Amino acid sequence: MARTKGFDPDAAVDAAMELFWANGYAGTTPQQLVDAMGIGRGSLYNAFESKHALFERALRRYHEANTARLFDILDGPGTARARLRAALDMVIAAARTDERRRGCLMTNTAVEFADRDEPVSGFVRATFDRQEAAFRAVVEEGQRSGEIPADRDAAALATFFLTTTNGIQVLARVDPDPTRLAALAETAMRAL
Amino acid sequence: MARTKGFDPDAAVDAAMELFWANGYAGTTPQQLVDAMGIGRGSLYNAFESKHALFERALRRYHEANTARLFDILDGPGTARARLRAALDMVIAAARTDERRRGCLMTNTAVEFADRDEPVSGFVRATFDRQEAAFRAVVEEGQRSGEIPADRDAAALATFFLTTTNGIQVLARVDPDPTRLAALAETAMRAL
DNA sequence: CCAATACTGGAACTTAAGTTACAGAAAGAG
DNA sequence: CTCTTTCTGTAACTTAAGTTCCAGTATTGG
Repeated sequence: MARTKGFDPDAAVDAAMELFWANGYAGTTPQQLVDAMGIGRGSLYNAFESKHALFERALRRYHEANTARLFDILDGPGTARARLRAALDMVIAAARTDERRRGCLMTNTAVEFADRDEPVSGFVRATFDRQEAAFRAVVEEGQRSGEIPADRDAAALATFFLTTTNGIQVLARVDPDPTRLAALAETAMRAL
Repeated sequence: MARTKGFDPDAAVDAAMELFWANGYAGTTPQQLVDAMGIGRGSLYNAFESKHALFERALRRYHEANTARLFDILDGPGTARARLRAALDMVIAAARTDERRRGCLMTNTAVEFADRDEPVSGFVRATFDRQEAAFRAVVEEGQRSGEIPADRDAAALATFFLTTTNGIQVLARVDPDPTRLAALAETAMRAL
């Protein structure tokens, strides 16, 4: 009935995501996108509405592929403390092995867009809120099980974990060799 | 001998700084700069080499005017713990009252430039290093005075404070009303 | 007051970003 | 096979970013 696409849209979005991740939204040009995605300009705008729409898809894709890992750990098995620690370790390990210094697309987008694009920053905010909620759930679980003192402010601890992970991503972006992050998880866990 | 400038270069840099702070480097156009600085394009490029050179000046200006406040607190009077706490409180208060969601130019620049401009990211990295060193000096002072247990890893704590402040700035950029930051200082201080 | 110098606003230029248009190719329904 | 539809690459378009040019203007040392 009609010609089929000659490329895999998902793979193309992945390639776009990689570019946005490393260079930011404004720092990525249609030319770069076309080159990295291996398609023509026509296909680009035919399959995806615009650069902005593509970015939103890339952001969602990032959320599924990368941010999800945090939820997997937090909502997974193990003691509350072990999970919180594992979450920090995961973020730190990713930052330390990211030789391209991409940091985290969510964090990068939060900083780049701020209040200048409600759909985008709204999505980032929602993601942060969910992360915070996940941290909080684990903290409260730890308090019920006695792993974490009951008089701690669970909400504050959740915010604390959220800011810590975001802070790590900032450092990952400027530090060519963020070895200093190694001992950070240990330190942050003491706030519990 | 020659005509004098019809505007105050420092005030102009301040205006430019404000724009870069809120919108980022790529997100700021010569037109916006000219409008905000209240000068013509000719004067812009006559007084400052280029948009990039202007940005570097704005960044240094920011460093003097804003980042310096952190050093003032950390290198100032008071017990070690009180100074660390005051530093966090200052950053949090600034984030909470920043209704324009500018966050921190240093943090924003770290994320926007990453490894794509060595002079700029080098400056940011140097600033972060100095901040970390300042935090560390206070921590070690606290350890000598007995305020902070001697077996704590001072370097890790310094990195911890650095990432915490950067994480706060990220949140300040997306959250219209970062009330949740209020209880954060209390929590972070427990890591000591 | 004159000359020399450096400022000023605005026009003009170059390049590219982001998008659209289009002619042609290919794939499936029938 | 053919018709319809959607894909594809490329050319072309519009807008503006970033910069340069320039004719004119103001300041100051002498």
